[in-house]
Amino acid sequence: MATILDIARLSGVSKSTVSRVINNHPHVSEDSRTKVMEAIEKLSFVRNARGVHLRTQSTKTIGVTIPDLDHPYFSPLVGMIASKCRNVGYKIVVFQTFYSIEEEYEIYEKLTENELDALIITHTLLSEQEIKQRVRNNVVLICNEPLQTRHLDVFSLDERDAVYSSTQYLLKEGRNHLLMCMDEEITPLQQQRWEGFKQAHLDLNKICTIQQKVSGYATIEEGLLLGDEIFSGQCNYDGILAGSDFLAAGLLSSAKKHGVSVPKELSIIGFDNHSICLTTFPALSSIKNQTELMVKDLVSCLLDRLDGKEFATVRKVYKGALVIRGT
Amino acid sequence: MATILDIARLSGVSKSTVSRVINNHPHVSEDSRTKVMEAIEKLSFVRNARGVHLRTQSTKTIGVTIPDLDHPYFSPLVGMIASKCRNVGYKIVVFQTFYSIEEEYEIYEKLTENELDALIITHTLLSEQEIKQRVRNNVVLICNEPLQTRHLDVFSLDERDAVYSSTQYLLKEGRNHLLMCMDEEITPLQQQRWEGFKQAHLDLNKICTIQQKVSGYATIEEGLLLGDEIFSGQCNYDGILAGSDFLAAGLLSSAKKHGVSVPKELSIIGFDNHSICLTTFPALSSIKNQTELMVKDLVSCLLDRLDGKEFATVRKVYKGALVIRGT
DNA sequence: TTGAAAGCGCTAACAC
DNA sequence: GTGTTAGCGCTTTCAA
Repeated sequence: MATILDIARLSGVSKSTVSRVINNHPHVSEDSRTKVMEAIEKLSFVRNARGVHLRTQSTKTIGVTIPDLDHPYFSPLVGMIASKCRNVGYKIVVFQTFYSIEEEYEIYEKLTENELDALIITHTLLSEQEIKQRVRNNVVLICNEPLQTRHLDVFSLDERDAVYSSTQYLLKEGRNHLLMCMDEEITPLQQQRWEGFKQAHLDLNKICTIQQKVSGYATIEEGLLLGDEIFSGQCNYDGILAGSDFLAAGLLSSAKKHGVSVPKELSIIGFDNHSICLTTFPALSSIKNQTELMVKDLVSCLLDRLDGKEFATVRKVYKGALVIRGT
Repeated sequence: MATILDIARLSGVSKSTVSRVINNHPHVSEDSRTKVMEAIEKLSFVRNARGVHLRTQSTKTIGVTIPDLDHPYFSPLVGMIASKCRNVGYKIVVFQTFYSIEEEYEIYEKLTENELDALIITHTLLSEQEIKQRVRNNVVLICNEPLQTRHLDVFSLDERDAVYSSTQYLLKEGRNHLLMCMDEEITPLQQQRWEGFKQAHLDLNKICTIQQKVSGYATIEEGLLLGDEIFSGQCNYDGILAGSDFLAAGLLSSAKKHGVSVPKELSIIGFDNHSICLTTFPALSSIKNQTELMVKDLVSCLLDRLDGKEFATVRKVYKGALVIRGT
């Protein structure tokens, strides 16, 4: 592997000049430039990023945590982040946490070891204090998780409001016994949803019946299982708020299997407005979020932080909207 | 940020000894070790990975190319690769190609710049020669794409056989006018499927009618669009082989909308056996692959290559199986 | 416009 | 068991 020293020797200039040519610096004579370019061509030289990283104290790499790459909401979210970052010269390293605190710890360590210029957290089981303590003074942004923070920038969706208005919609439509599906892990996000659910009942003077817990993945399979549980006996619910469209699709499929008529006897609302909503029968109603806008703002803030700009902690919240379809 | 030199000074030993302690080398006295550990604690020292990378000539990072992170097949595939690699001490950097050759070129450049120890390609629009030429002598493995290769290791699914047997199944069931949905880009994978489709017709002395092209994403939306096109006029098909379950789900949904009865008038078979198959009505039949096994073998081969072991180019092919459900 | 020299943080061969 | 030393490949001041 040729280094800039080899190029320097072959072209009869110094390492510095070679470096200048590579980095398109001005004030290099046309003559030197040509000689260097020729040498580069001849030895098929490619710059070694490892040297650059050490010298410049940056790897142009951003880490992103994601619970699981096999996830219909987080996966596209990270994809969006990755393309936006790429457009401004940064690569993305994806770290799956598998909903485990230990995995999270390891990721934060990578950050402090300077492999990453910054970290974006899309899902966490920790509090701000715990995160802050582990990531030290590195650049860290929170995306999608409505964490209460004082030192970290947060971009999140208004989960409380989204659930609040969807719940009100169901209640006003005459549904009375609503079920809300939550994860086992009580994250701030889950809590907000639950608050919205309760408040909507309160404001309409309705009795808020039951919450149902399912495990943390919100998959189709879990929807099918949960559905078997709910619909096999006497089903007391006439409305369900599912934590994700995939969970909702599983529930819907199970309801049909058990002879529960949707939307006549039961209404189901999903979350995220994934296109799977269009393939179920009837088509799934769902809550749609401004994910794209959120990511755009996030990346713009990230760049400012990386530039070392000083400004108060950012907290942005984006409103969701209920998309009414057949369920 | 404290460096090992700071630790060395504070604890009264040399840089080497500090390094030995950090890396758990034997032959360090208990006394030195304690002193170093104390200093590390006191200055809250963390090793700087950039220095390690330059020195060790490795970043412990593997790149993976994926067409789009928002993809129900590739996303879980990469997730699987990531966890397996993580278990053996490697991180994964995900690069989205968005089905663009230019993006691919850029990724290969990253590899030659030594930011990556190796690259796994899950989807490509290039031939082996073009890839080989760009990646030079770096470690590169192909996963999922049945490329004809002489120098690169390939792990792929037997697309030809999977389509062949599914087509035969449909024909033997009495379907006569089959449609196969292919991508616009004619990749080796697409070609193999097409061959299987033709051969199945040939072997049963049936006439192979038409192929239909759709663009390269295989999404629900495209299924809906394609469905509108096919089913709005006179539909001549009584069987469809879709390139993915999501495309199939879209087609199914559209068929229902246009009053085409499935499976009575029309049969639909998807690809990948995604759980979405369980949420459509009727449940989607689909072709299931041995993805897990493929990834396991791939990573094991990858490790051998990274160890510098010399052996002939590996080519492994995994059989698929038709899962028959309601369509 | 160019080159010399310093140094980013770390590891490892070698000598003791 | 430990320290000295060289060097991985690059960028960037500084002086010429």
